Amino acid sequence: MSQQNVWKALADPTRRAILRSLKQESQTAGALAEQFPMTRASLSHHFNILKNADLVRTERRGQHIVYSLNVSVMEDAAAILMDLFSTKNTETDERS
Amino acid sequence: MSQQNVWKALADPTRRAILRSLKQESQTAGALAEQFPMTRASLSHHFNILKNADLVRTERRGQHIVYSLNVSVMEDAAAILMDLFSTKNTETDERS
DNA sequence: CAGATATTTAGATATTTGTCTAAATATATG
DNA sequence: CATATATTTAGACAAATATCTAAATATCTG
Repeated sequence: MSQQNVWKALADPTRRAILRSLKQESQTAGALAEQFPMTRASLSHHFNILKNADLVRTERRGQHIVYSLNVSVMEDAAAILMDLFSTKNTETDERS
Repeated sequence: MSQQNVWKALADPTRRAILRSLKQESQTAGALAEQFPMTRASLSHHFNILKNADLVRTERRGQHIVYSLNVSVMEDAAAILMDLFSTKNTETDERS
C-alpha cells in the first residue's frame, strides 16, 4: 500500500460511499452495486482501486464475492490523514 | 468549500507537500516555488486548487503574495477525514 | 515613467480517470 | 454437462488533471 494509492482511492466520492457502506457491514459486490447508479463493471473498477489501496479485502463465498473493510489498514490510513494536520511535520511523502 | 474540493486537493502529493511546508511557516509563492521541481506556473495552478478548497489563504505584501494555512478550515477538513473512519456513519456526501 | 521582479493567466498537450458495452471467467445447479 | 447467476476484464471514449511555454498583470524603485 503506497500512501498515494490511499489518497487517490479516497479522492472519489463513490469510493468513499463504498467505504461508508462497508463500515456498516460487509457485503457482496452485487449488494453494493444496488446502492450505486452505475454499471457493475464500473463498480468493479472502484473495487480494484480500493483493493489496491488495501482498504478493502475480498473473500469468495460460492458465486458471490464478499467485500469487507480492511480495518487495520483503515486505521493506518486514518493516521496518515491525521499526520497532515498535526503540528509536527513527520510525513515523508514522495512527490510524483 | 465543498468536501469534494478538499478531497481532490489532498489527492495530489505536491499539494500535500505544500500544506506540510505551510504548516511550518507562511511563505511567499516564490519561497514555496524553490522547494518544488516544477515551474512557477504549475505551482500557481496547485495554489489555486488549494485556495478553492479553502485550505490556504493569501495576503499580498508588496510584490509578494504570502500563502498561509487556513487553520480553521484545516481543522474542518481533519474532521471530514476522520468522519470516514469513525464507527458511526454520519457523512452525507453527494456522489459525482 | 521605465525597467526589474513576483505572480498569475491563457493556451497547448500528454496522461490519468471514470464510465460504458461486450466478452470472459468462476461457481452453482438441474 | 448445460445453463443461469455473479463478478471481473478488455477495450473504447470523454472529461479531468498536471505540466509546460509564453504572455499578462501587479508592484516596487530609480
